[in-house]
Amino acid sequence: MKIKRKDGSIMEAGFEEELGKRAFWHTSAHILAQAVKRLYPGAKCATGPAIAEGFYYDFDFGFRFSEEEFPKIEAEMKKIAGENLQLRHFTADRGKAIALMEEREETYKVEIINQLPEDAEISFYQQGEYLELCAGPHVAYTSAIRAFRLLSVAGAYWRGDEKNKMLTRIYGISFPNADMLAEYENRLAEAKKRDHRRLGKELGLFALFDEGPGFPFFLPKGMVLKNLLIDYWRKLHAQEGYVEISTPILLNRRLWETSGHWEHYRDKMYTTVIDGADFAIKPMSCPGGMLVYNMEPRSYRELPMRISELGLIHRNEKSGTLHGLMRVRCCTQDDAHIFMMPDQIQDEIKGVIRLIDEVYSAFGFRYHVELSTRPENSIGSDEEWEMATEGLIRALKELQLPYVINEGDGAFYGPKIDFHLEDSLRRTWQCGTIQLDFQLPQRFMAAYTGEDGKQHRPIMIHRVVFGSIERFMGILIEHFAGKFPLWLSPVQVKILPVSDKFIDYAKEVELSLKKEGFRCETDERAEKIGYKIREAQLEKAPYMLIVGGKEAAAGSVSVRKREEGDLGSMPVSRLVEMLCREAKNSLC
RNA sequence: GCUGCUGUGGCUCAGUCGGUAGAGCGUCGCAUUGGUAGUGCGGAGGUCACGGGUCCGAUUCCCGUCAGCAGCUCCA
Repeated sequence: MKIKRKDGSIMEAGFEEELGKRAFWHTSAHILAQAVKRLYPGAKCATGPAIAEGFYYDFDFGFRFSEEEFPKIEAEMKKIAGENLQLRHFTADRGKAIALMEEREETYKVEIINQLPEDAEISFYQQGEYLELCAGPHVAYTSAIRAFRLLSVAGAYWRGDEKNKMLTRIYGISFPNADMLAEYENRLAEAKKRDHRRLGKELGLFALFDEGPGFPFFLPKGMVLKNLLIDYWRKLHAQEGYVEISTPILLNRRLWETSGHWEHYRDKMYTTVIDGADFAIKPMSCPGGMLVYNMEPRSYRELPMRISELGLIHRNEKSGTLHGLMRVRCCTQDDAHIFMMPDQIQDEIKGVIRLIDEVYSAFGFRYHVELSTRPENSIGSDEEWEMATEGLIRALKELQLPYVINEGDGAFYGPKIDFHLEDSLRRTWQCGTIQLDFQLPQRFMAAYTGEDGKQHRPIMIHRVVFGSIERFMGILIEHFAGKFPLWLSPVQVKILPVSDKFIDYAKEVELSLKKEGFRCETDERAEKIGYKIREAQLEKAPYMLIVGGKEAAAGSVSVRKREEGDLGSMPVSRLVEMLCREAKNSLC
């Protein structure tokens, strides 16, 4: 059955609503499990939900499972769909439920049932011979699902705990018809083309070498991009009343013991020995910032003090978590520490939220906000944590910013508001964060003299806007698919002489544009003009200037835009005007 | 770190059911001086990631190491 949507397009029934999608993919997960049980009767089923796009199922195969098995399983799944099995729902009490699962030797299911309340009505779905402990929802018949694709196999810990056994997770996607599957696969292929790791190489932005896993190298063009982001950041922070400092990357053990990092963050810190004493490379910039704050007695008149630092930090991230520029072992955090009095908390937090929103909106990013609460491995009293968490919640509410709660994911010294951005495959990455901290000021005995002449303890905010410049660049590259706006393009204008007779004129044009502050390059190679245009287009230069006899005689340039193609010829002065106008409309 | 997969000239990838390898692009040389997405011809370039093992013989099979990819756990 098909449904016509409001916009006139036709959609398969059962797939229109989000709930419909979940039921559809959840049923697909059951079909996967059923196929697996038919082919490998010894396999045990754990759990298998629908996810944002597709579904997965965790199995304990008891043998090394690889993707080579996929065609066999897909074929069996197709067969099950063809059998048009009805999904029949029923409930059972706990004793009966355990008996049903024990009979099938589904030990993981038994463990799940054992953790449900004693008197729970336990819900099951049955399709043909396959019985599944499941709350639903599902589509009515397996035949609704016509196109399957198993995507990948990965390890996943039972119940998400590193200490538990690692199960085999199979990811898949399914659709009501083959066309929709093909469309999905096309979209995935397109997304892969804008992967920042691929574009970083193609566009000469950055590089990673075996010699330094997780330690990215910035190439000349990537460096231009990085510096442009930093210029923009500095200008904005100066406007917002921040001052900038720089603290060393290597500091002694005593400092890290005072801050608590030696005890709570040691496994991620690189250490070394200097003159017989332990030193650590900073994984965060805050302790250095504290030393600067504590250099001299502070007055309430100086607060809030907004001290920023582009801090080069190193963290020993697990090898399996590294990912291009998104997850690295060395990065520059656009950090700032705000020291303030208690009655300044709300305004400061709101100020930072607005600043982050301004930056993300300027780039056209969509983002979502999470509030991370107290983790297990934390320092400080219950009251302080409650006060800090309440403070963050109040600021979010006053700004009417929607957020989700991320239980137990705060820093060891305080709760935080996290800002998450999406990459091309819709995976989200935490970038901005605002952390409220009562602990470090105490540990470092930070103080200020109040209006009352007495000594008081300041409160501290740690915050980043980009997060790390590396990660932000990764998101930026994928967001623009490498086609940066004029102000961010490493090469803004590519000058292409029609033949080497016109190189002199091309250089003349180049010089006049450089005098206006534009980044340009002349392609002096003895290649045909069509070839040079093609290469400049692949380099994603926003402007190309074709210059030959006509232009040299008239003092003009023939302008070609990356997105719009040939714009015809114009005097150099008019081009400069046009470029200035476009640049002014952006952020530089 | 864990599970599975991958690792062939600068790049993208073929290939060898075990007998030391090939294409396109790039690069270099020569010719061509061109008008809005690839000019032609020729040359150079690889101990097939690294270290062991099996074998008459390993890039190919096995083990280990390193790095990468997809997830998990963790996190900016």
